[in-house]
Amino acid sequence: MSDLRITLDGSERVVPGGTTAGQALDADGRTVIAARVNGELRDLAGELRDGDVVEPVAIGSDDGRAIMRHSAAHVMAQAVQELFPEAKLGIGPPVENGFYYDFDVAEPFTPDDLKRIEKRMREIVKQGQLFARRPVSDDDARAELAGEPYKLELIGLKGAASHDDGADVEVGAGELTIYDNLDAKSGDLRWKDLCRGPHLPSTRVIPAFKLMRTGGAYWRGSEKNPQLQRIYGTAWESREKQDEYLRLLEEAEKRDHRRLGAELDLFSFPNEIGSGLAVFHPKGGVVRKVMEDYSRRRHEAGGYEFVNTPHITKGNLFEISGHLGWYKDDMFPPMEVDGGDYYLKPMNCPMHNLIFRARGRSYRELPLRLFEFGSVYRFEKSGVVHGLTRVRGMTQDDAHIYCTREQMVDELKGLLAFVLDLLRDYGLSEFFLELSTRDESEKFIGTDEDWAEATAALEEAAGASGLDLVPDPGGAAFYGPKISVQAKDAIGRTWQLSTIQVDFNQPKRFGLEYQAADGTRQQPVMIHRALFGSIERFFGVLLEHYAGAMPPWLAPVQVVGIPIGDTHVPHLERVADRLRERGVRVEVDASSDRMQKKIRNAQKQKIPYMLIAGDDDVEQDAVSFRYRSGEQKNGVPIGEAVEEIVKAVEARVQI
RNA sequence: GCCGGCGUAGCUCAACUGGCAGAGCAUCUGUCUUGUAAACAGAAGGUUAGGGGUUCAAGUCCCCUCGCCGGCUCCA
Repeated sequence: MSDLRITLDGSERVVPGGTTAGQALDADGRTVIAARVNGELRDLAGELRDGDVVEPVAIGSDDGRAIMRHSAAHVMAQAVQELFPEAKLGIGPPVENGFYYDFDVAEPFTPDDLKRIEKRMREIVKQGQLFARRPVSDDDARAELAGEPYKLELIGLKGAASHDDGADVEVGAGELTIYDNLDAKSGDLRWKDLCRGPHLPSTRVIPAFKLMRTGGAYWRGSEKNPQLQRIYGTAWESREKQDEYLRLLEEAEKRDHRRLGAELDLFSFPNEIGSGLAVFHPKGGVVRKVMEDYSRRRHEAGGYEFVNTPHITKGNLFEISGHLGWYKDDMFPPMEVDGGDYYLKPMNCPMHNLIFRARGRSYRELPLRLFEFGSVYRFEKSGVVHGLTRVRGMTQDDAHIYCTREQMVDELKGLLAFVLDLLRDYGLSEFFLELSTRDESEKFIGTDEDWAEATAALEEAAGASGLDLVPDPGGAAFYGPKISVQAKDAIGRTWQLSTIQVDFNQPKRFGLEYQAADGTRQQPVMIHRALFGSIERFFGVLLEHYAGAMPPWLAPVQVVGIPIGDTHVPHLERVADRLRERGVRVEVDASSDRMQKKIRNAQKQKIPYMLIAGDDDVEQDAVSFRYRSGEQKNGVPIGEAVEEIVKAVEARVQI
């Protein structure tokens, strides 16, 4: 065979014909586990061709991990089929932090099954079976996979397989390939799967994995299709990385706002009220109040006007708005009153439109910004309610801005800046934006021209923010495109918070108009905007972000006074009075508990400041600080102590 | 809505193959009173989520409803 000229590390090299990517890269197969050839990921065993540009893929890189996780999915499927021979294969792609594989089985997997599967997987990994790629014709593939109905369906989809349902990892656009798992010594076939690849050279190269959970999953992501059983696993390039990930999960569990809500006595979901409907206890109530008060102040300064609207309305309003046509499934069913249907409102916008329409409007009034903490009710399907982040009743910090088309872009820019500024005050600092647009689906109403103009305006505003913008085709609201602000929390998770939506449709449906400077009547543009998303949801996000240790300005109890003995209570009461005069939420723990116990309680309640006082402090007219960190500062004169606390509250800093 | 798991005192959890519902913390009462994460003693607390069934006997087995948890679908 003639020599090949390839490019390696940016420099040209000549290698003998038949050289594999692995040989060219001098890959060990453990740290470098695949190759990128002319930009495409390939197996190390793949032979190179003249002119190829070859780069190594390390197991710890994003691509490398995905390949390793995909291989782990194969190992799992092999284990499952060895233990459950009747199991039919769905798809098994890598996902963030791990992989899954779907199976059609008569009985769903039990936790015990999971243990057996994992054990079998460890054996397969230990055996070091080889992944061998084998191109097949469509007909041969059909014959080989006659017993795998889902794989046959994928063969039929070849080229049209979508990334959305993961099907593209099984069949690419080119020729079909089957990956054989071969015994390392004998070369005997142990298992095979239709797969685009690439894969690790050997199962032994999976350094760390763990099966996580099972669940039902619809075939190819559609609820019209049969439901398969999905097993999720995690896999990592090293034991350390996996442990790190598992620790992160533990940390996330500790931060779970549902757990913290109960532990800190903030809110609950009484069964008697119903699923997805929260009550806020006094401590949660005060946090909400602080959040709302500050938001109100900022909105006042930002040129918003405050309105109030009822929770229920005659159905006709939602006929006008289009909600009964397009949003009915998400609404609570109607109640019949006086022979007509009344609905709980799922959105505030139609009512705000009526306020706009209550009298003639002048261009001089625009932009008109109407703001309300508006309670809305949405009929979420029973399986999706989740703590405070997915509820059936919530309060939106909702505003609708009516402006001229000319004002739209500036208004959106200002709005985005306002939103980000306020979110930063609540302690979030890392953001990116998502631009949700329409797709061909039937669910969107309005003309293409309007959508294009609105989308362009949002894009321009997003660009001005300097933040990353991620496209989200098909994710728009039924009446218009939107930008959503995504925030990263303290442990790197992203949450969708604010949404800003442009809407030409509702002004049209409601016949909204204003009189322009030239005397003509014009239709305003409407911008929908919820900043926290919902107060409940934002509350939950903040709780998780802070792990319950809210910054002093938001903490339900900001200061607790802890006497060493009973005789020091009056001294602390005097300190507490001085703090209360400055608006600080302070309690003195005069219970019969030991002082150590009081510290423990305050610590568990994550109270920012403990002020401890004994004889020494009383004598010096001072207090001793203990912070949540355990750090202490003794003998602080009362005046100084009050100032330190008030200053931290006013500055809205975390301590 | 679909698949699976679960529901025992306010909270965390016990109670073997069906055989007298229990512990720690929290609560209440009393005793004790001193420096940075749990003093001691006692009391009270339950129609085992609700309803129906099988059985001599059900927290335990079966059915229905409600709720919670993990997935899927959908979404702030």
